[in-house]
Amino acid sequence: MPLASATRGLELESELDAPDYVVLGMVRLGARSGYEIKRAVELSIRFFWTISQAQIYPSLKRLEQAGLVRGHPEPRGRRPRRVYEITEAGELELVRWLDRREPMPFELRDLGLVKLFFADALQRGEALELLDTVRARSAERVGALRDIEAAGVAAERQGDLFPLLTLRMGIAVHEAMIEVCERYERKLKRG
Amino acid sequence: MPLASATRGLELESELDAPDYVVLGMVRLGARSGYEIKRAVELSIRFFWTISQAQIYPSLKRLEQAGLVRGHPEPRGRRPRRVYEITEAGELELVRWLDRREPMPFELRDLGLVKLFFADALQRGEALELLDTVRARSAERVGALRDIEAAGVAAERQGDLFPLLTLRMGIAVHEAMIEVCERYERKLKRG
DNA sequence: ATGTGCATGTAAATTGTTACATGATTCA
DNA sequence: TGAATCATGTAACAATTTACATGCACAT
Repeated sequence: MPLASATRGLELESELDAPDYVVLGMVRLGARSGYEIKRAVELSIRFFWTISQAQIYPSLKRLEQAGLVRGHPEPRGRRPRRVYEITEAGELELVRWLDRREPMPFELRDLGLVKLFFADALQRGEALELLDTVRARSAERVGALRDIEAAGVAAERQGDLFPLLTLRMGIAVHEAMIEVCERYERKLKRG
Repeated sequence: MPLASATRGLELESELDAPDYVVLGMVRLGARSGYEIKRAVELSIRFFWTISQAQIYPSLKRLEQAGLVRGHPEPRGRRPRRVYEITEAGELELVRWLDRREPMPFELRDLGLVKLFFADALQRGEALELLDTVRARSAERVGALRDIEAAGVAAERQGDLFPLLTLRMGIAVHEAMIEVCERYERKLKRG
């Protein structure tokens, strides 16, 4: 029934949003429970995406209703618990989403840069301090990313190349920010 | 009355949040009306901060109630209109905020990087296309930022150095992303 | 026994956006 | 005179987070 499946496709598109696909992608990579999904996000994509527990459980329900993941009860004692695996349909729908040409806005929200933008209102010394805080923040981030670089290299050897790419992207972005900070620190100290 | 002013200080901190200070900062730089503030944000800090009109007008009211800006009615015909200027207290409070050591999380939300992270689920050719989309997006952004670079240079000559810094930061960030994309495009085409 | 990490889930609050209603001004 | 832009403001909606309630498993 081509009509029915076309309708179903449309329904899916309107029912699922980006956070749902993030959850689906993490289930595909082997995260079985809501908790594991949360931790996988923290360990891998938190540099450019976050998700809270309160979003994950409803999301898993939607994905299961849409037939994209399959859940099995696996209680711990008297406490209910549910683990998930991706379905064939889920794999297909994930690829469809990845292939979908849609606007992918790069949304940055950074109070540090906002403060720097307004820093002409500060004394030179205070502005330099702020600049150094922003630099230090990026340096920390680079350190944190370098700490998980080995895991990325390991994943690459297993055939998953792209997690390492996004990791390297994070490192490159913050190293670029550090360079600009240092250039301006020198410039401001000279001038 | 030291007690009263201390209490007042605390009130300010709990009443005003980051978007309010962004509005205050833009008023300091000469944006007089809600509309001008909206446009100033679009033209200058939209790379790392956005704000919607629906936030600006209530924000201006809060700032005026706190005595940080002064509003004057300047109607256009029968349509009410209000323009603002920063007060002495506003200047001080802005500097206090800029100086305040507080967590300044670098929050990036980028579906492009999320898709890249999961791109091992794609065929090589489709993944390369996605990579190129992300590269092109950054290239566009660099172009847009370069288009306003002249304004930043002009501001620098007027004594406002930091707007140009944040502009250069945006350019550097996206150039770094482009480089990583290009490196991986070569790598994937080889391998 | 007790604290820490694993784990699930919901309700309330917060935050921010979109859509809408309205009207003035300017330029073609 | 009609379209585009300037301009103000609110109400409804959507998205996301925080706080809370609950309890198992394991190591010390």
